Amino acid sequence: MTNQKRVRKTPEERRADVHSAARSIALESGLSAVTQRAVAERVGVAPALITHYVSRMELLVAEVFRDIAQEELASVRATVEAVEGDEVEQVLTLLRELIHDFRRDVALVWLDGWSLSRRNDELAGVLVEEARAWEEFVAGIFARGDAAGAFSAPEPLALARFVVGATDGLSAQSAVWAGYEDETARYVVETVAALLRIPAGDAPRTASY
Amino acid sequence: MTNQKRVRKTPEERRADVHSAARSIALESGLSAVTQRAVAERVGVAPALITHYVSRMELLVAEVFRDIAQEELASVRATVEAVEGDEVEQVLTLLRELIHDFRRDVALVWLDGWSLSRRNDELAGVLVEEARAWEEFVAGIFARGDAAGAFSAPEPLALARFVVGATDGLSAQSAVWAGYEDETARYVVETVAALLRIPAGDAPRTASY
DNA sequence: GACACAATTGATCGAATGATCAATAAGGTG
DNA sequence: CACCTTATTGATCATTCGATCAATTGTGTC
Repeated sequence: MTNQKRVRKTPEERRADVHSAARSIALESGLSAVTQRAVAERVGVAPALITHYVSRMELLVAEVFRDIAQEELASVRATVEAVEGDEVEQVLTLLRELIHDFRRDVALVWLDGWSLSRRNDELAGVLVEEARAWEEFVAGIFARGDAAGAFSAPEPLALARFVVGATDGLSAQSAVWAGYEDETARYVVETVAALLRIPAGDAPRTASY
Repeated sequence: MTNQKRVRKTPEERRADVHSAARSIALESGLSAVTQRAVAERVGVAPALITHYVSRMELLVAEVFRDIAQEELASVRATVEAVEGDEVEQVLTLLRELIHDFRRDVALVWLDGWSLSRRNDELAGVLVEEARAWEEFVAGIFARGDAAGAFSAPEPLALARFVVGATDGLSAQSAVWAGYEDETARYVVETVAALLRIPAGDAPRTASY
């Protein structure tokens, strides 16, 4: 990086470079590692260029968090919605995604987000938005399954908050140290199945986790 | 604080002052606010005196976290163990403590701890120790209740990890924004009661939450 | 191929952090 | 009440952070 030939890109390209670099830094080393100089170095560019495009670093951090959170939600949403018709199977797919291993880096980003949001107002706002989006997505699944009679979810939003909050805690836990992942996954499925009063006929499916 | 008369205390007293100030700063403004100058100002002393007693600030942060975590665990332990004989009631008391409102500041400290532990090895070590202590405490309650036949907990440690992880996530959630606390508390009790197969005769008690 | 626009850089500032050390003075001891 | 140990301080340094701005230079355009 010491003496690169200076290349000139369009603002759109450069902006994309900056966001991409910031995103990967956040996933690798945490949100607090998304610093002007770190991003500049990864892009291969002078530090001043970063603030030239971003105005305030706090905003970049908030946007990076939004990118990561939305990308994750979109991915889980796509996976879940690919399961059509069978609402019970949709819930099981959702739970599998929620506690899956590869959520590790994302879970750490959420952890950083919670912690940093106390000192970064924009981040705090984005965090609330994204958490709400997650809750509404999960609540929608519950509400549709309830309407279809596949299970019972009279309070879909409250239950969604419970499931999201609890699984967040569990992924954060397993992101930091390993052990008991299988038992935890089993408890999650068993718990949610009971809360949804999933009929006994579907028990074999839930028991397979 | 500009021009206090210089007072000279014994190392033990001063050390206690420093720890106490650092503890209250952590509870009020987070672990990352526990800085050399902030602690010095609260104690009413020159910044140099802090490092004179602590050697490295990272260590002070780790010790403060340990203090707070141990104090909280001791408090909950005392409350739970005050309920003698009735194991079901012990579990209900535990759950009430785990999701109680005043855990808010402590929950934020845990959040900071998780986030900071990536860059502070001592803190990471303390964090793991304290989390293990929590899990063992909860597992002990489950194991004793199982042995007494009050409920069924064949995997007390795995279940303890599940309960602690999930309630951590839920307190973190409610520490950042409000809403649905009552429903959440109800779901927690309902969930754990089902997982422990608490006999139907105790349902009225669990339903009151 | 020269020119002008603007993307990019180097230099530099101010604030906040942890850390060190010689100098100072508080207060117990004789 | 003087003295001596050592708790305490003031000054200072090295880092790291975000931010600013005049100077530079790449590149599309004419």
